[in-house]
Amino acid sequence: MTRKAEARDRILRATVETLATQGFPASTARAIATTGGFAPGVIYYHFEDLDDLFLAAVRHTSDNRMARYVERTAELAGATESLRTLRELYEEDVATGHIAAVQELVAGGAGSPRLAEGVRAEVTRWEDFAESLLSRFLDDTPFGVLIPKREVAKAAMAFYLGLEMLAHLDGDRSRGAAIFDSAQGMAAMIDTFLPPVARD
Amino acid sequence: MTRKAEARDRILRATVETLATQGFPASTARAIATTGGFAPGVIYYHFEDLDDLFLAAVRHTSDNRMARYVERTAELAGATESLRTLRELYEEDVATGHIAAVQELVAGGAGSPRLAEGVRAEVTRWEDFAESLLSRFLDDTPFGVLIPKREVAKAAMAFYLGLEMLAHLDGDRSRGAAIFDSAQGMAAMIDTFLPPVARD
Amino acid sequence: MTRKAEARDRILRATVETLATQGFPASTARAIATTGGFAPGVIYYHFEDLDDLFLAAVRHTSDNRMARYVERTAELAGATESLRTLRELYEEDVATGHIAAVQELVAGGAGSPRLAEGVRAEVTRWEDFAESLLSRFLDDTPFGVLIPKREVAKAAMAFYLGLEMLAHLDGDRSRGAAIFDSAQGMAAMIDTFLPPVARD
Amino acid sequence: MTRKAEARDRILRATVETLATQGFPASTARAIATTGGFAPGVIYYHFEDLDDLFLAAVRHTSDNRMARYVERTAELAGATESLRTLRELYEEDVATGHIAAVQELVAGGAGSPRLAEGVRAEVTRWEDFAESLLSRFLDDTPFGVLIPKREVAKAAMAFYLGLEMLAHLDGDRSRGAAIFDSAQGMAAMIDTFLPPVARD
DNA sequence: TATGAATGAGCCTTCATTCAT
DNA sequence: TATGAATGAAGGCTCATTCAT
Repeated sequence: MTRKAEARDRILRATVETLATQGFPASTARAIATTGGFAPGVIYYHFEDLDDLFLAAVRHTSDNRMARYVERTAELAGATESLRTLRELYEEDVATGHIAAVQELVAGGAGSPRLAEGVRAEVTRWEDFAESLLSRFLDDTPFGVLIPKREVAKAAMAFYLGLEMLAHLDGDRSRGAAIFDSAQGMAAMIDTFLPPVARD
Repeated sequence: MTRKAEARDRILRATVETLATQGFPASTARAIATTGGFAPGVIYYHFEDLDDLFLAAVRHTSDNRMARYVERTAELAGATESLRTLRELYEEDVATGHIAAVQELVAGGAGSPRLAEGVRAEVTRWEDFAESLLSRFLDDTPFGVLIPKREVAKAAMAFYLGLEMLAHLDGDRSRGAAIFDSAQGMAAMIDTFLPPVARD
Repeated sequence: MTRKAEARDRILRATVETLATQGFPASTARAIATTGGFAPGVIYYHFEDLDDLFLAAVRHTSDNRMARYVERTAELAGATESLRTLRELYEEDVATGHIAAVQELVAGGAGSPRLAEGVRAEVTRWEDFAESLLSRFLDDTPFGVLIPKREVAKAAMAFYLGLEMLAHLDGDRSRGAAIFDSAQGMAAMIDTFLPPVARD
Repeated sequence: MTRKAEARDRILRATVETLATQGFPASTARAIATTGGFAPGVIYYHFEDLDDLFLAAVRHTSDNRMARYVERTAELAGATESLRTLRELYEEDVATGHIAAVQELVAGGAGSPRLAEGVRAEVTRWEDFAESLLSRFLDDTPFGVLIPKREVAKAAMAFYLGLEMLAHLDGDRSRGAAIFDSAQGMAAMIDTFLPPVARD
């Protein structure tokens, strides 16, 4: 990685962290610079303006997480195991500040058309991924034709971001955990009726 | 309604509208005043500060919608009919800007502890309502004991707000409609197996 | 006193009190109204604007105090007794908020030429009074010709207001008391050399 | 002096000047910026807020003047000469706007506890200095034990600030001159009875 | 006479952004 | 490439003042 790319990366990480810990409205150039330990001016050397930076930041964190999701979901068998994996991924999302940052941009970034468009693209990418995951699990079951996979993917996305938004409001992330706990019971039931087969 | 109360009401409505159409970060005192056609100063004559105004605004719109929800859900029979009613209520939520405003406050209000607390209280109120609704439908069915009603209510809340957030990002509200459409199919199935009985 | 005059008086008293307890910058129309328990609008019914009110307020409190000073200093004999009387008058000045209010107007009112002029006139009136007092005590003594009475009167005025200013800064009025204590020693000495004679 | 320090200094000088010529209530950020020929925003780049700036300004001007006072009063002989020196120092105080600025802060700064405390500290520093000066002149004379030096120092301070307050009200500084003129006569008398000796 | 709602100007402060170094 | 000083435009809020009632 060139020195320039390193610097960009440092800024990007500081941006995600600031977004996640302080929220969109408080993610000013100064705040991000403070988080990352650099001068506010540098931002403008590497990025056009704050919109541009935020755009790059969603892509950055999305890329990282997407790679991880693809890797971890490559071989999954059965609802129980899948859910365990998803839960781990979710916990990583929380720990890295990824969802928090994305949620902040979805909510707050709506003020700038350019930013909104970029965020929308990223959201769509995740919906595609979620849909493909559903396909892998449902296409060779009777549900394959019954369930509107695109809609479910979109709903999942909405739920996921809404969850984060409320978690932020609550000041803790226990909501997510509780919900995963509840889902785990269901998963066990599913596995009873739909014994896991190798899927890839 | 006294003159003072009228003025308050006018400000409250302008606040909800501004929040819904322009988002939290853009809901400045000036913007709200422009929406309502009054001088920015009036806001401070009737409310302590913007936090106070936003707080009053969530309560105001929540009160209005809650009354309507209680009224419309008083007598419901069968999943199909219930879903139709919920859909109508949802469409009113959208049309009045209610969800949009609440969602903006949930997302953006996290910056002020006082506002956050007030919004949290309102969210809890809706979760209570959703839970009571679930009770009415599930308590005398086999699901009554299987389904963790509080968790489902919370999840529904998250989903509902997340949906609005993404709808705002998309610039249209078709997401909600599509999802209700999909759900309607399920409802029909449910009514086949669990024939509607009088519930009150 | 007519009802109108009564109302004026009430406003005037509230003004002096607000000035004394909260200072010039905090003596807004609202603050004065709150102190007096009336609506801010009334002020403008009785007075042109705040300058006009402040002007009337200095005159009002000055008139009251001047009457009292004239009365109490009418018959004075000897430095010791005189000083005791002056000290009592000073303590009244403090208790009524008179000096505090005047000092605030001298200091803060300098921003408005009209107010400055009015305050200046009032200060001059007190200098005249102080000078006349000095005359009564010194004119038939050898000091009568040595001491520049006008200058001493002006110096006394400056000292008196400066004392109040610092007392306000300190948050207590002990400075004045301490200084009177010190002066009392001197007065005793003077009376030893210049036995008191009847003066009027 | 670094660039930053230069900028700070420029702001500080503009602050003292604005305070001296326009008074505390008119010393807004804009007014100070206009005086100094810079944008209002710069102030907040170098100082936390206006309180912080005013605090720094009293210290700044006090430091400058104190250094000068110490230097000029190092070697003084006799009341006449001392008075001449004090008069020159006083005239510098007037010319530099030092007393005017301090007086404005003493009077107006009472609204902010933090500012009040800082100003109080500065006033105390000058009282200490005045007291030490009195000590040097009186300790080896019979007056040394008779005169309550701390009280006199405090009284002098009050007089000095009150003088400035009235001078500002008058719009000219002739009061001070007249009083020094009068005092000069007294000084001559003192030197007749207490021939100057070398003091250090 | 008194009230209190409303206005518009102005204040302190923050922020994105630029630019000389 | 990076720094940090500076700018100008808001933003939240307060206040003197007006005016319909």
